[in-house]
Amino acid sequence: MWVTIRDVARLAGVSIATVSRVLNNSSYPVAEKTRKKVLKAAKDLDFQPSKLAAGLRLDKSTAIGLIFPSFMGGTFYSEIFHAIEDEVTGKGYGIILGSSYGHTEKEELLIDLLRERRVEGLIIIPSSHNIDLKYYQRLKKKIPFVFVDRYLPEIDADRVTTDNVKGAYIAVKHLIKLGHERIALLSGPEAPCTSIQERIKGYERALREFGVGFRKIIETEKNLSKPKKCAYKAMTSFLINESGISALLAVNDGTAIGSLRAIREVGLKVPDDIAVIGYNDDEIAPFASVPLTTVAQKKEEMGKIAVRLLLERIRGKRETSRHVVLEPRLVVRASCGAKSFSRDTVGVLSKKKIENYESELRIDKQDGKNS
Amino acid sequence: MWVTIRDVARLAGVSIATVSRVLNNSSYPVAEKTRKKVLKAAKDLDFQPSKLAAGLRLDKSTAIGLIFPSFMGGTFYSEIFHAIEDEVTGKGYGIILGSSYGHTEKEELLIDLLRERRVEGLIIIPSSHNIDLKYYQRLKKKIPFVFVDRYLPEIDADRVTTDNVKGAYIAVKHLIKLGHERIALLSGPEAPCTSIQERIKGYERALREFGVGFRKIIETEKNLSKPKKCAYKAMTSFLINESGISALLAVNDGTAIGSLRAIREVGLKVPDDIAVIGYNDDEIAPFASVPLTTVAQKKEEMGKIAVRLLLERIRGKRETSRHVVLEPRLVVRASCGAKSFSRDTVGVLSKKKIENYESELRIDKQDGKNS
DNA sequence: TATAATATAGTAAACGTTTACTATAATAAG
DNA sequence: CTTATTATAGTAAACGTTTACTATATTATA
Repeated sequence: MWVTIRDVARLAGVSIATVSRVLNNSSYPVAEKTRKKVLKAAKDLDFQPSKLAAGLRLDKSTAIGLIFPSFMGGTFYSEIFHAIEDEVTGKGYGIILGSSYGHTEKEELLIDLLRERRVEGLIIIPSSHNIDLKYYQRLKKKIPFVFVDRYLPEIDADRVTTDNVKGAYIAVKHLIKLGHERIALLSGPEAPCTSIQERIKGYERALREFGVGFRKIIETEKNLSKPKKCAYKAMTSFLINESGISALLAVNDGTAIGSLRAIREVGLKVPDDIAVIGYNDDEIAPFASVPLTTVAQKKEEMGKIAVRLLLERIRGKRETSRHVVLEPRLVVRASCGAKSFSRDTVGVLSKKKIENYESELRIDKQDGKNS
Repeated sequence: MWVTIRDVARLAGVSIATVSRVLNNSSYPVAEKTRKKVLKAAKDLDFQPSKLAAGLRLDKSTAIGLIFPSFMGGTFYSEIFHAIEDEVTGKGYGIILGSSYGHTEKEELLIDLLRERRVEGLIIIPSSHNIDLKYYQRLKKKIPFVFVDRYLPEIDADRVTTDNVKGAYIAVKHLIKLGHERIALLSGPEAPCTSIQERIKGYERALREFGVGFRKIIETEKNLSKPKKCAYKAMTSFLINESGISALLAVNDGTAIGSLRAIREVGLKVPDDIAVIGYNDDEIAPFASVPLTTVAQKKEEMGKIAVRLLLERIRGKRETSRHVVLEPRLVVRASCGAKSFSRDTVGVLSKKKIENYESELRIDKQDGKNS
């Protein structure tokens, strides 16, 4: 069925060892004439070396596994994914992908399947619903992995996150400075993972520090594939039954956009009646019905750093866990009382290169009792 | 490093053949007592059989490859992806993913990499920029693949698409019935693939059939990762320099949403001054600044059918090419002159099950000179 | 000229499975 | 009791690579 190294060897009139050496340009000396013959034969036969066989022999699949909740909640995960994909394919690795939909069981199932495929490591955006910590403790001993965006505090592993306490804090502080005192937080369709919990913490810290007494968390239905709709429904019901707020921090931009519509439909204006801030700076943010003020995350960096941390682990260069925490940034647009909406805030998230990311980031080193 | 079948055999006190037979629950008879011992040993050791080794032996990787342009252009590709993922993991296959970003060279590179991993088949949303037909002609002889959403007309292969001529036609017809005569088409950030070309054809056909003389195609910059921004810029410039239209058909919802903002910013109202129709019925459509009338595609069906067609091919059940063409559906919301916006049009795309999809779909059978 | 060193290429084992084939014990049939 | 049949389990080859080891021809050295 497939062309093998043996076919190439036959056509080139050499041994399979020689073919292998040429094709992997091994340091082993091969006469130039022979090399040429082999290369030609391989090309003529359109030879595709089997990564299955090579992987088996070398105990290396040159593939990594990705566990994502879903690509439906805006472009946040998509951007991270693309950053990972870019970084990884540049290094010769393949990506085997699975979506957990936030279900722990599916997540574990997927990880097991990926391990059967002998991925060399995993990049995981973990579920947070009903986690089996023992599973992860065992996993830790078997394969390198990196958490992205959120993590399991009990599991000592590499991770890349944004400082979400700070993110929510600066957003709420901004609202307070604008004079708001009745600020609600709209939670999204995801189970309360660390990144959300931290945002809630940041929200509460700002309220506390500025002596604001009002506190309200609006919960939405947990449906990962319809985040906007869930937020819309929850917000509509809130506005009809309780309301009395002048500002809203949504836990992500999709949720914010759902709320925007609810607010509009009950006849209120953003930002005059209710100021709204989102989270993530999704591609959609500047194009919402009212351009959305939002807390930007460095999505591209997240992805790239995740890959680097993982490859360091795979290559066995490091035993201690690294926690990379990226800085959030408030991107102000019309949805929260900026005096006027300036056009140049469209898509301003800077793509600063991250060659020496260590120097510019806050990094906690921790002892990782490895195994 | 990894637990092997040999370790299990040793612990259970049986031969590796027996272990293999138990674990694959082969039809070969194994004494119940032995089976139990093996199962226990495998469990105790947390044995993960290597798909690399099994794949090598059986010449089957139980993985398929996916080539997508990008996940940034709204939820359209994401929804298809999730449908594929669902269908495929249910059948024990893994997904190896690559994003082409619409670049032919990257696409070919990715496909080669996937072939090295011995994926059993490919689901491809092909680039359309500078295609090397010879590449695909050769590919056809080497591995089964299915086109989704768009295709290469010169390549005789399975495909699942929406009837895009009809989709654009019904949208434009709708506009014309509402009294519009100056209808422009806003092209998106993708190179003109078949699905876009067909929409243009549908647009033109409707104009022709209803005797509308005006015709205008607004081109945008081709940047896959910023579709809304590109549309926004193109539309702004159009409105400032030419304008004179009363309706717009955008080639997808992201593009439509970009245009919505442009229209708003030049001081015009949707739908009163300009009616807008999008395409795809993305999750965002009901939540646009003006809820978006849009041509819905059966994304979930597309993904599921693609998988089925591919598996049929992989299993060698069919030699002729199948072209499955799904029906588009106009979802009317506020953005184009519906008298009033009815709330129950939120997310109405029905998820009708597709057990017997053959009966309800239009299917062209063609001779596929296979090989 | 004999011998050591070098350049180049081939042989064969190993990676972890699956399975055709073989082997043995237990049971059935004659 | 012998022989055929069946149930059960083991042996070993094969899948396509990589690479340690071995082999040969060539060149350098003594």
